[in-house]
Amino acid sequence: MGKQITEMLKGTLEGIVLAILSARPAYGYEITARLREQGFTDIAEGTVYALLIRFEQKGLVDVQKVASDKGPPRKVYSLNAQGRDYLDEFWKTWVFLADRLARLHEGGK
Amino acid sequence: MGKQITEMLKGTLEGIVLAILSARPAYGYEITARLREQGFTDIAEGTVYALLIRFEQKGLVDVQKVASDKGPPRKVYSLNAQGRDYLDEFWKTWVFLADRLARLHEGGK
DNA sequence: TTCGCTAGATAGCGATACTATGTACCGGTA
DNA sequence: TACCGGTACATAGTATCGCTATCTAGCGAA
Repeated sequence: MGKQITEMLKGTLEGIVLAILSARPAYGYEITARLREQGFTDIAEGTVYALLIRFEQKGLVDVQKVASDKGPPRKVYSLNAQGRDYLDEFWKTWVFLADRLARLHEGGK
Repeated sequence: MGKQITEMLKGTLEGIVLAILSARPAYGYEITARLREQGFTDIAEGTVYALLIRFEQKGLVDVQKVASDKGPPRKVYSLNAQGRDYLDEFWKTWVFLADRLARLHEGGK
C-alpha cells in the first residue's frame, strides 16, 4: 500500500480502534487481529498497544485484567461514556473530511 | 473542530492540495484561499508553503515564477505526470480507508 | 508615511505511527 | 526434559507532518 496509508492513519487509526471497542470490549492482541481481518494488514502490534495506553491516559476507556489460559493476563479495554463522546466527535470530524474529499474526487474526473 | 482534524489531515492534506492542483495550476496563497472556501478554515498558511516545497522536492510538480502586480512574485505550481501518478495512488489509498471506515460507521449504529 | 493585503519562507514544537526488540506465559512434541 | 511456536504486553528510538509564531517584502490606498 505504500507510505501514504501510514500518514493517513494518523488521527484515523485512533477512531478505528475506538469504533472497534464500541462494538464490544477487547484486548490489544485481539484488536490487532481484528484490524488485520479488516484489511489493515500492516499495522504494527506496538502501535496498537501505544494507542491503548493513550486511551487509558485520556480516560476514554475502562480497563480490566483478565487471566488467560494461554500467555500473560489480558488487559481488556471497554469504551466508557467519555470514550463514546470522543468517538462521536471523531465521526463528525471524519464525515466533514470525507465529504469534502468526495467532492474533490468527483470534480477531478 | 478541535484537535482531531489536525491529526486526520496528516497524509490527506497532501492529496487535497494535489487534487486542487490537478484541476488547474495555482500558487500558494491561492491554494490557501481555496482551501478556506471549501471549509478548511483553520489550515495555516505556513503549512501550505511547506507542503508545496515538499512536492517540488519529490518532483511531483513543475514550478514557474510569475510576476504579480501585488506583492512578491508568485510561484505557480502545476501537476506533472509523476504528480498525477502520485495523486492516483492517493485516491486508491483514500478509497480503501474510506471504505473500511464507512463499514465501521454503519456497524456502530 | 502608515496600514493592510498579498506572497513567500522558516525555526521549533507536538502528536502519531513505525521499526525493532524484549519479556513472559503456555501447550505440544521430539 | 528441552525446545519451539503462538499468545500477550511493553518500550526505546525514529521519521513524518501539520501547527504556531515570526519574518521579509512589494504594492496601493488612506
